[in-house]
Amino acid sequence: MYTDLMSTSERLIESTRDLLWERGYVGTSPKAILERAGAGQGSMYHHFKGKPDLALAAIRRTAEQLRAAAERSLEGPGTPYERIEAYLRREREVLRGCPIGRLTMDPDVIASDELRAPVDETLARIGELLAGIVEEGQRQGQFAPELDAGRIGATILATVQGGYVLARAAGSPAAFDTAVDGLLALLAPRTA
Amino acid sequence: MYTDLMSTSERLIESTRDLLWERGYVGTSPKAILERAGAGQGSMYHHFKGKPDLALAAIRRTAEQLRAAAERSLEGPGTPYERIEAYLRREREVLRGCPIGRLTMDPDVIASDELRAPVDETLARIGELLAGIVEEGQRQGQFAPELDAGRIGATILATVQGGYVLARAAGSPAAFDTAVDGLLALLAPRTA
DNA sequence: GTCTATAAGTTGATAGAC
DNA sequence: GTCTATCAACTTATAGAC
Repeated sequence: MYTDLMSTSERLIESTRDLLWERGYVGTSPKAILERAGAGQGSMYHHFKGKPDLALAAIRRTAEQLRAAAERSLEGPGTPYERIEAYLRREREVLRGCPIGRLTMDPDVIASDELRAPVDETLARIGELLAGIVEEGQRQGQFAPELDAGRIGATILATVQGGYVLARAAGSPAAFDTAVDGLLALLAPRTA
Repeated sequence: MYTDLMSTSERLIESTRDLLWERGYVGTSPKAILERAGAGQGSMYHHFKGKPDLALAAIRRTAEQLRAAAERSLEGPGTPYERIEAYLRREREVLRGCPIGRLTMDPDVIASDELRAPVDETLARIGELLAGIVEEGQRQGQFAPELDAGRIGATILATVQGGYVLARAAGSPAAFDTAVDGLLALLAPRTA
C-alpha cells in the first residue's frame, strides 16, 4: 500500500509496478491496483486513459530502473570479467523473477508494440553493454579474441533471464546461482 | 479447434494445452477452453474438478512431450558437444516461448505445488541429462575437466529459457539463436 | 481531482434437465 | 455424458455528483 506521501498518480504507478511484477499484465486488474493505491476508479481514469496507459507508465519506470541498476554493476570498477561477475551476482529478488523479462510471457504485452517497446529496448541496451565489456576484455587479452562479443553478451543476458525461470520452477534462488556459476566458469579469463 | 476424432475429454486437454502455451494459466478462461474444444460447461465439470484440475492434466502432458523431445535430441548420435548442439538447435517455435518454462511466470502456477511440480521435474530432468552429457564429454577430453558438469547443464538450460525471453522481447527468433551461438562458442571443444 | 453509481460482459462454478 | 440456466463476483469503462 502506498497511502502516504506520494500523489495519487504516483501511488497508482507504484501499485501497478508491484502488481505487474507479481502477477503480470493479464493477472493485474484495475480493482487490485486501486485497492493497493488507496484510490477510486475516478482517479485512475482521470490520470490515465485506462489499464494499458497506466501499465505503460509503470513499465517505463521499471525499465528505466532496471537499466540503471545494470549500468551501476557494469560500469563499476574492476576488470571486464569482474564487472560481468558483479552484474551476474548483484543482489536480486530471484524468486520474484525479472520485473521486465517476465513481461515477455504476457500475451497482451507482446501483442502491443507500445507495451513491448520498453521491454525490448531495456534488454537490448543491457545486451549491448555486456557486449561492449566483452570486447574490452578481448582487447585486454582476458577473453579469447575469436569470440563474437555480441553473441556472448546475448548469452550472458539469456543466462540471467533463464536463471530466473529455473529458480522459480525449483522454488529456490540457488538454481539461479548454479546457472550463473556455470557461465562464469565458461567465461573465466585465460590468465586466472 | 479440436472438433473431430478426439473424445471430449481429449479435446478439452488439447485446447487447454494450446491456451496455456499461448496465454498462460491466468490468461486462460474456462470459456475460452470450452469454445476451442467445442464443448459445454457440463462436459468440463464432468471430466475434471475445475480449471486447476484440467490445467494439471494439460501441463502433465506438455511436460511429458517436452521431456521426450529433449531426450530425442540429447540421446541421439554424435559426440557430447554435437548432441548438446543438436538440442540447442532443434526446431522450436521460438516466438511462442517454452510451453513449460513460461508457466514459471504464472503466479497461480507457482503458488500451487501441484501445478508447479511437473514444471520443476521436467526442467530438472533436462538439466540432469545435460549435466550427464557434459560429464561424458569431460571423460572424453572434449570439455575441460575442472568444469562442474551440473553447473554447465544449468547454464545450458538457462540459456535456452532466456533465449525465449530475448526473442519474444525483440519480436524475432534470431535473438534466441544469437544467445545459443554464444553459448556454443564458449562450449567449443578444445580439440576442434 | 476524487468519489460513487452504473453498466455490459466475463469468470469460475453449481444445478438440474435431457 | 452433455447441455443450458443460473449465480455471485469481478473486469474494464463511462457518467456525473462533489
